[in-house]
Amino acid sequence: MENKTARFEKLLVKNGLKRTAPRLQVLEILSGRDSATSQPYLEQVMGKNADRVTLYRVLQAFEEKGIIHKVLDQQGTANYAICSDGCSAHEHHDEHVHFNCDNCHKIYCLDTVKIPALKVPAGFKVEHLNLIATGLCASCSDKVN
Amino acid sequence: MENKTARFEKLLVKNGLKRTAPRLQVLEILSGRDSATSQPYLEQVMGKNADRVTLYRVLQAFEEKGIIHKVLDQQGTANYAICSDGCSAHEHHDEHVHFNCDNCHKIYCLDTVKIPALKVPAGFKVEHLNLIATGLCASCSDKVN
DNA sequence: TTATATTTGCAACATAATTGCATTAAAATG
DNA sequence: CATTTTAATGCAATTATGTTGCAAATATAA
Repeated sequence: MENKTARFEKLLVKNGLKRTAPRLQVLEILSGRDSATSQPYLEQVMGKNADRVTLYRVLQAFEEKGIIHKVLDQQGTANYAICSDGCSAHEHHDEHVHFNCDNCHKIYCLDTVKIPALKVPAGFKVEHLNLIATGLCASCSDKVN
Repeated sequence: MENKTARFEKLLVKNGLKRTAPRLQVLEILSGRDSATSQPYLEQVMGKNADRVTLYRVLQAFEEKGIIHKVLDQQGTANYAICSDGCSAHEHHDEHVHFNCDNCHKIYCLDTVKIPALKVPAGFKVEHLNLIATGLCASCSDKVN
């Protein structure tokens, strides 16, 4: 925990990715937030440090390697969060619930809340589940009251 | 059930919408399908009968009135399905599971499968739930075997 | 230090979505 | 039934979003 950057560098190397500025910056930004981060927000924060195309490619590479996972919010916008340790490139365990706050629009990964098993009609074969709850997050419902 | 068009016309009037060709055509198309219909597909089927902008506006109006509901698939593309009777403009009961087939990419509204109640961390207030399952639909898993 | 392989940034392109406005069409009115 | 009012459509222009090819730059391996 002492040197965050060193940790990120190791993470990149472990996944066969070169240690480049834009990649490190994306990891910095994502790790500094308590909720998933939208692509547009990332773009804005990165500013002129990286081209828009580079950001797309960084995010895509990270997702393929299982470093981050993508959540679409209710508007269909991509949001990204750093994966917890259980994730790996091909078997990606992100089947926890995501919470999309109607007020601040943050997306929280509720890692502790798992998606309950589901009984589907005969013939259907479920591979993955994706549950997004919307409403007010803890912080926003505080403010309202 | 005898006159589908008459039924659609009544539906429009009931919601304060004028009975126009593009609107009726959208209802026709949606009602003739067993799964939710993607915006691009609708656009293609409507062809030159309606401008793309009109389609956007028709869909938006229908959604606001609770005539149809929107489901985003795993790519973030909007898909639309006619609401069951329980739906109304402001309290929209579409909290059934949607199934996105990885093979044929259809989206099924599994009206019979309800989303189980969820235990979320303290402070979070859930308003709506949105569960998308991916995998193989009944028809596609038949073909594979 | 040099060679190599990857990654980046730019430019061009493609696609998707939104807005303003003039025209057209539907329903309300007398 | 003619006319007025209101809503909806289509077009053009604009903006946003995502993709591709390629030359230049940079990180790592040799």
